[in-house]
Amino acid sequence: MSKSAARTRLADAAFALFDERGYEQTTVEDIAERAGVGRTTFFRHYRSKEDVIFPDHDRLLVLISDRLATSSHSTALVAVSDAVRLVLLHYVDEGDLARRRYALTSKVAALRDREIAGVARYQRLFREFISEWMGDPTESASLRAELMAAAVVAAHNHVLRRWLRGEASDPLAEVDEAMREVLALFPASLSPRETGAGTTVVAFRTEQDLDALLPSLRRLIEGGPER
Amino acid sequence: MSKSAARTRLADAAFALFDERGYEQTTVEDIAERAGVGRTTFFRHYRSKEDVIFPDHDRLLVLISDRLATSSHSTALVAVSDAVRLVLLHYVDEGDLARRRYALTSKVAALRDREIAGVARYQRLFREFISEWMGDPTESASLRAELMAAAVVAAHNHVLRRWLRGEASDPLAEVDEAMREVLALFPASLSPRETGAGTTVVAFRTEQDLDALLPSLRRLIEGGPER
DNA sequence: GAATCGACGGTACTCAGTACCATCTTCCCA
DNA sequence: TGGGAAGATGGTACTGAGTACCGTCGATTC
Repeated sequence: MSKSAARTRLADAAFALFDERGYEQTTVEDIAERAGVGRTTFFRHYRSKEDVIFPDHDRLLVLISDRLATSSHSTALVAVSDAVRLVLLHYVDEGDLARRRYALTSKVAALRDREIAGVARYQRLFREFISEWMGDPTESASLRAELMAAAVVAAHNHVLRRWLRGEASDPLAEVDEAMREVLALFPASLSPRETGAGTTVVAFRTEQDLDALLPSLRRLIEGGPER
Repeated sequence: MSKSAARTRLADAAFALFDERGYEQTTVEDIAERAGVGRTTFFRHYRSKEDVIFPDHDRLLVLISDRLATSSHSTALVAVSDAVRLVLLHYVDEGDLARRRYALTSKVAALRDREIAGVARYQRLFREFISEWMGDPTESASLRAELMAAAVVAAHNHVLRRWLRGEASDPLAEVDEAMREVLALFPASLSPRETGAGTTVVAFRTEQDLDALLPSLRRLIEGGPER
């Protein structure tokens, strides 16, 4: 497994030293020394100095990817929400470790950039998934997929940062609410299959009063499926 | 100005060598040598090896910041659209240079990360501006600001990448259209000041038919300003 | 008991980025 | 006209991340 004794000792030593002296002021040799291993061993367990802070980034990516893959067309949006929950849950489970990482990324520009680059990869996954789900090669659909992916990731980050700052007592409930808000932004993204019988009122504003536009509304409804 | 002869020679040499050997296979010393200057001089003109590819990133940031600053409350959204146009226009003006940069960022992971980090800074500017513009300390408003900023930047990137790939003949028109689409996602973000007299129909779906829900609609309208 | 395999430590190297210093040019003023 | 100040330059030396390679030690296996 990925649970070597040296590996965890290295991570502990790294975070401790980063707290004491700061990230830039700590060399890889310092970390290895405190962990009681050689410098070479550090790079055997972590690809880089930054990697010791973001160890299971790749694992999260496959986690998302797997969750998205196990979904049918009709459950696509559920899968998206679920994947977001998965990621958030992972950080919440990390607990204090995630908060220490947040403290570091808030101070050190290089680490913030690294964090952002990771998030961009999540966003790419979501974008590709949503785009494929829409199944519409149109340029407009492509843009909508991009917007939706950006919104999904932004919502996740928003809630995650609130929790990291200690402002969210129930992050899971908050992320559910945030995802509802995100999905509400994209009403027309629901494919016709999801649209059952009844009345769909589109959003618009007009100078006319209700009675004046009633005929138009009726025409739209009676017009049936097309448009 | 920032137009030193050595500076442009360095940039030319860098791009040429990156094309010939690839980014990682080119050392700063190689670049300096081909430009006919010392290695030290390179670092006087560019803070890092990556900087030679993203030279006026900071300048773009102040460009956005300035454009956003010169706006009143009622013209805030215009300022946002305008700032986005400004950035896009900058890249379009770069022409071939921007496309060569795109080719590099597509191949080299480190450069892609750097690019993304820069975009994140734009997004931060927009988020703070929009948040302040909303003037609502609510958690929900904070999320909406975040979503809107993410959407704005995503729309810009979408059009920019299309242009970089040669898929957009009129990127300015496309970005205007994309921004319209983005702003259309956030109807309720319009402050009451922007909302004149007339009828506002909210979006919802129901199993009832139009006649059944007409009373509710009337009640909402006659209820007046309060909810 | 010997061979094998994997984890480890050490050495040496490349290269980005920083610090410092000496030089050279240019321009300005006495 | 000469001298000096300021700025740009080039060179040297250093730190530190990351890579390559090799020899060693220990456990497992045949």
